[in-house]
Amino acid sequence: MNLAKAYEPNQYEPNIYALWEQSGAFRPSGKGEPFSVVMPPPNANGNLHIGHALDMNLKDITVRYKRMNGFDTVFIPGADHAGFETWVVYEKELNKKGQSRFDFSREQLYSQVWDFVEKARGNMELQLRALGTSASWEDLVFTLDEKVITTVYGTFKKLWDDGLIYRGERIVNYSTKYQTSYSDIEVDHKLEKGTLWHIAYPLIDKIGEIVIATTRPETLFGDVAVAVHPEDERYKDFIGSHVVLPISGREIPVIADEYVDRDFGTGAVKITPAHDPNDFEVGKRHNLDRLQVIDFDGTMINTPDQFIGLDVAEARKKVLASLKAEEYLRKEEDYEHTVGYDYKSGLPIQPLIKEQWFLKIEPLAKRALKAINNGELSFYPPSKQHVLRQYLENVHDWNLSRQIPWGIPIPAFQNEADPDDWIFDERVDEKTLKIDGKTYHREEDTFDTWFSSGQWPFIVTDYLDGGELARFYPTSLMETGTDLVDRWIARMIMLGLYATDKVPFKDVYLHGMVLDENSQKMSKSKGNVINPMDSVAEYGSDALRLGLIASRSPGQHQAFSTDRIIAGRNFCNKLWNIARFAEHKLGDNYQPKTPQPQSLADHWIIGELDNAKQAIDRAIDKYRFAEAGDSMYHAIWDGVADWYIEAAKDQDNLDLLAWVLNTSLKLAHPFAPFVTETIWQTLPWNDGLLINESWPEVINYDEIAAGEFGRVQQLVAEARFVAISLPGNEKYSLLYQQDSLIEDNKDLIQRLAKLKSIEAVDQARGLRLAVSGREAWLDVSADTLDEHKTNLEQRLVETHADIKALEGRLSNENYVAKAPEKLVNESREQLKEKQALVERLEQELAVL
RNA sequence: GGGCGCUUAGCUCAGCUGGCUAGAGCAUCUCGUUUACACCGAGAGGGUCGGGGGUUCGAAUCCCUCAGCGCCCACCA
Repeated sequence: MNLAKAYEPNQYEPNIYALWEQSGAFRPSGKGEPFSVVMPPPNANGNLHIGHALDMNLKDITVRYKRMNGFDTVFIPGADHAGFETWVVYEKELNKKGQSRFDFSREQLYSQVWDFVEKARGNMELQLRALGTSASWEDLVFTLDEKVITTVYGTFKKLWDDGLIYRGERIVNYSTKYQTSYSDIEVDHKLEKGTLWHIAYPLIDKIGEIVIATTRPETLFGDVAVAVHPEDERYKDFIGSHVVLPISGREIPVIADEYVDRDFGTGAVKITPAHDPNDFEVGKRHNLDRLQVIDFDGTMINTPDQFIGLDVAEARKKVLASLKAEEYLRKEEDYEHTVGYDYKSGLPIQPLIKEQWFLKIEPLAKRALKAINNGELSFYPPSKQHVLRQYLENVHDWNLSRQIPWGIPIPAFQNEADPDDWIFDERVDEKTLKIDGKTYHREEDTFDTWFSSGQWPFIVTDYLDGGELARFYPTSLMETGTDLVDRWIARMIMLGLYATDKVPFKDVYLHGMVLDENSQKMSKSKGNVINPMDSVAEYGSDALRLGLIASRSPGQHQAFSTDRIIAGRNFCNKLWNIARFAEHKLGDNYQPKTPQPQSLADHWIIGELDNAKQAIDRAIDKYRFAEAGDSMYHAIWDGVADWYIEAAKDQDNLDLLAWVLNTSLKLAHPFAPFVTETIWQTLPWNDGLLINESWPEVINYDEIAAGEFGRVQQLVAEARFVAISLPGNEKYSLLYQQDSLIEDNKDLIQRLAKLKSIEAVDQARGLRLAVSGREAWLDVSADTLDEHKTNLEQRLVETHADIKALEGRLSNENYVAKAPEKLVNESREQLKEKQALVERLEQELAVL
């Protein structure tokens, strides 16, 4: 088999993936301890972004590693209908055609969006394949699959029966653009410079006026009271009297409520229950009307004629103009405050009153907190546990309803004759139900996507039904972005515990965001988005994987680095060329036998690979992907390529060479699956697939022999260093006296140190390689020798300094007494070595 | 208003529960066309680990403090 000179990923990757997939390698083996990872379902109609690539890579490394380690492994893929996200995209399409959602029935819209998503869905799955994701495709779950809906309804019913579901008029975060409510976490709060307007409300039954302060003058038409603090001396006498609303002329009472902060603004506040959450609460306490003056489409209603139909911003301008004209405006001051924005459209969120379905979250949150406090989950990084705990301690009831047709319908029906009579019923395809002579109308709202996503781990494993994958629940690892701690992780824990009595996963790994090369957040509007598929096309899937995980720690945002991707590509090429060398050396007819170490290099490389394996094991165990990758990278590049391949050129231990190659491929496989499998497939002596191989077993080796090879390396390094620091580019001969290490490794040393020759001599001459500790000399002329003198002197000075430091440490009684014995002994050893070195250097200098 | 994180070589970042001359990739400089690889090899330079204080035999690592940067959460008009 002849391999091309350089690895061309695109020639092999698709075929290799198909080979894996067709072989059934991604399916759980049914043998061994279960290990499961659930894919955070990517948006079915979208493209993967670079964050997905990182996400999938980290999971896939773990999954491949566990698979090779004999676990019964499953990586369950998903696709998300992404209710709101998809809806936004789809509605844009509708708008392009001059249509709107209101032109269609729910059923029509739903089926249209379904088709829309169906078309786009394959794309996302192809991209996941290009990333090398070893997911069990047969087990893929779409978030609108029957089993998802069944489970979600089951959970909703249970919550309903437990009295945790209620319907209520609340102030909700309303997107007037998309005409749906949001949950709290879908609202972006931005601090901005605004104005606090002081407006006079004249008293009716007394002389004078009360000046209120507001940031939203346009809502004054919805005012139903002015509130002051009950103990505020300035206003005490006015409580119970009335003021007249400017412009509208309506009369409203002055009330007292502790909620008012006497020190803020004027100490008097207008109460608008329909458009402010605090006012809503005040209104409830004082039994006030709720007067809606902003409609769900964001325009003014129930105002004097000249304002009706204006949008909020225009209305504000006109109201202020009127107030000014009629001399009600007392003061304008700059004021910095937070304003809620629609995270999708960037438009302000309107707090509006709407009937919604709510979930009483407290009991669920308490249970989740208990599980966290009991240490039932481990977090990577641990600090995120604190973030989650804080969220759970302050969480508000969850608004489950969304006013978008694309989603899981809320299975509830309302009695026509009694609006407060709601029943649970799963027949959501019926518009009306007749039960016991009563007529019920279907709820038109759908569930918040996160309500179903929050149940993902036990849905996809069919845990409640005891399905085939039920043994994989609770899942082993939940790996996702730090931005999803609240909206997803928290909810999975709460709903998982509620529905299954178990935490849904044991380990939570959170990765940070992948920023652009300038450490800026990637966004479409900035135009700095990096498409992972472009990277795959240019550098290969493995290169992207290696580059993405390199030097990346959990929970930490980090810039994307093309340099690292290139380094990854180069590594793949390095592996490729190691294989080329091995195949050339072994030939097509090589038949493997049990590998036995013979040379020093053989022993040494076994030890190196063993160390690397252990380092990878330790790192993966703690999800330190970057460290694991680094250990693998250096063992193969520095150990195998730079030293062992060189040594192998002078020897013919073919069985061990084949073993080194196979072991390298295994160790690298989780980090670079495509290239390793590609190579594996070209090796005539290997059967089957690398993906199914077990994690390498290291063979026995002699540590002393391995250490001897270390000395050869030291000698080579010394000879290289000395030779390069000498004037000219001459090649020198190495002379030595009775040194079997040199004698036995002559060829290797000569080639690696670029020596003219190596000769045994009786009488030494030339430049002694003092540092290496061997009786060896470079055969240089007297002139050259002289040039080298300062170099030696410099070393002597440095070595003396080292000795001084070591002596200082060892003469410290506390150090000797308190530091671990091993450490103290090491220091003593070092001191001896350094002292010996000084002797050699001095001898050498004396000769010069 | 709370909380979290960051500040280590020119750049981007590792450095776990404190312990050898603080590492990597890229960049820079020198040398090298050795029959696996120039997507290469051999070497070199480069860091008072943000400032200050403390604990300790020993701190980049733990504690306090100051400074700068970033993020998340939060219904004060």
